[in-house]
Amino acid sequence: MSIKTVSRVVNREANVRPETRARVESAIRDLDFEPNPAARGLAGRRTFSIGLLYEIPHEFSYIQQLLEGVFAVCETHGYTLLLRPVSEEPAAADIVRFIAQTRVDGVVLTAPIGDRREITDALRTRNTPFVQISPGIADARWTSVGPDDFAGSRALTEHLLGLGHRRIAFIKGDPRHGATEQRLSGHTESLREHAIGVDPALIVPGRFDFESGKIAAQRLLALRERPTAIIASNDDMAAGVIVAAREAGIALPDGLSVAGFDDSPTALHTWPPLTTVRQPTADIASLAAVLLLEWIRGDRRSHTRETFDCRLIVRQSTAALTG
Amino acid sequence: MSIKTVSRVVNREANVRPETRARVESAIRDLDFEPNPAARGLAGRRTFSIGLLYEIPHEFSYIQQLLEGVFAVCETHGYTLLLRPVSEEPAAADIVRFIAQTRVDGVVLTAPIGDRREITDALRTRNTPFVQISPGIADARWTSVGPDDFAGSRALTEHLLGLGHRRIAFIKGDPRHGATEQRLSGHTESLREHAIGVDPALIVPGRFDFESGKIAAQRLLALRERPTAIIASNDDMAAGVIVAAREAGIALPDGLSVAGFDDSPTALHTWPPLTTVRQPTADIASLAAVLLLEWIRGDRRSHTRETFDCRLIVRQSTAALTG
DNA sequence: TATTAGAATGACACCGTTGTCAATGCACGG
DNA sequence: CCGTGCATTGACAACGGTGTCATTCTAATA
Repeated sequence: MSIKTVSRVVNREANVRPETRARVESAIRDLDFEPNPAARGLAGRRTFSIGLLYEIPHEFSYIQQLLEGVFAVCETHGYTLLLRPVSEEPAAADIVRFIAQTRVDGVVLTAPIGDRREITDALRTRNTPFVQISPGIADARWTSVGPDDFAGSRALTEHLLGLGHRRIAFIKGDPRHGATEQRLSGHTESLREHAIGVDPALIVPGRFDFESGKIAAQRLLALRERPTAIIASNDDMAAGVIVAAREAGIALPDGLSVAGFDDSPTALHTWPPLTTVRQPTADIASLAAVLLLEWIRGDRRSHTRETFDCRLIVRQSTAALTG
Repeated sequence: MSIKTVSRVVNREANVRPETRARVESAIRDLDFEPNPAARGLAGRRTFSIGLLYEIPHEFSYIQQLLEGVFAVCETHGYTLLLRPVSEEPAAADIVRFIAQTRVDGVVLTAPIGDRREITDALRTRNTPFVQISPGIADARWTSVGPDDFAGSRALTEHLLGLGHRRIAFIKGDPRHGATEQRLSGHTESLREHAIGVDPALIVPGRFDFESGKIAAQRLLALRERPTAIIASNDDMAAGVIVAAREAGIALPDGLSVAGFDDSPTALHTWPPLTTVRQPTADIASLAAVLLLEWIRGDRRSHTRETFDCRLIVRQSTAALTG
């Protein structure tokens, strides 16, 4: 029984007699044998590990779900996951260095990292497999997976219009995220379909965090003609809107409807609980990981852009327009 | 210039002439040389990586902060961090397998994993370095780092007593966490110091999550003699208390004072924002990582139990008792 | 100046796998 | 029964560093 045969069994290679395979497997179990990843990596020029890059600060419940999805796939395929928080707007060189140091076989780029041309160029030059999560504009030269932000956002606006709202404000997200523009377009498109003019004063910037949502809401609530509903581009900002409304003494949801996006835990922790749009983050991450591994193993030779549907979740933070 | 000399420079070994060192370093820079971790690991029988084990589900903002602290230390010391979510009450064998598979040089055990005797025994048997974060009872046979939950909790109760509250309810955390008992003792100790009897009806179980806090609060608010203040053992549960109070139509904070623990982001996202106790989670994690690395490198031969002070953060969710 | 301890460097085996290629086994057709 | 071709297995050299020990320098000491 040569070492090489054990290697074949461990790597599920073909051309091993079933009986031999069984014998090796039972020996592996008896001896609690675990192949040494360092030796495998050294000899095979791969590490069986992938990296998950994300910008800090970031709504962490989102990262947690991504982690969950990617981790599950890694586990079933025997890969190790390296989490890599990077600073905001990391230099391409930082990312290249991370890959050079850890020798990961590939990386998952979370938004907005994968939207930076210099970064995708650097990875492509180095020939490092990667997939992009929630891309701005999908590029056919690499694989990306994301939610249908446009449709999700449109459904949300549709919901508010159905409740009778006409002055609907919109708080945008971090402009560096592709989702930001898509969510905005979904909103304006819906308004357009209903022949409602887009009032520029009702579209204000945000950065996806609680504080920016609160500030944006304060600004909106100070308008002479106040909106009757506010859509925030994510739940954290919506929580900020709620606090701003409370501070202004506005009753919710009767005095103001508020909606978020993502269906993060926050959505249930506010009062009233948030109407929001759920994106299947863990599923998105799992598929991204699967596609990345296929690419790494050479089982796949063409790129794709996968999109997941979102789902409107109606809770008590939105109500029919009164008066 | 032999390979071995480069190795010495990379590993900062002694007995290399400064001039030689400089020459090697400049060559390393010129060539963008990055030592191959697999080869280093194979030859040196170590991986320069550590694992961070945590139970899922878990308040993620807490893990995020731990991650931040451990990661920073890893980065400055050239170590890689492997995140390892494990199921609730993982078997010791699962953890041993993780270590056997990844060959991490050591692990950080977050509460309540490190309180399980079978797990610490398994690690000690295998001779795997580890540190425990937020231990229940500190054991001198290994290193642990945590906040002073007892004092923090006492300060919180002190604060409420100072506001005139006498019927103060307490929602306990997950019984498997050491912090749970310590926070409770801090509370009862404070009551005792003020010669206030501990009403068993005012001490109810929880599990550290939003939902359990909400349920506990519903139970407390249904009491004939309702508490005037509720302390939740963490912020997520406090957020649940707030929602339960709102559903019951109770005005906050005048009708009920609410306090949390941890000063997580949630504490600022509720309305009113939560009075809470801040524990320096990232600092705790950093120190844990530092101590672990010292142990791994053999720079340390005795164990220690390090405790960090907590700080009372007073916000608007607690108010003087009226009427 | 010769001696010598310790500093600085290098030679070489080895870490535990995988890739390559050769050797062997086996089933089947002629 | 032998030759042929594929399935199966093994031998052996990498992979890129580190540990060990031998060798060469260097400078202080006698």
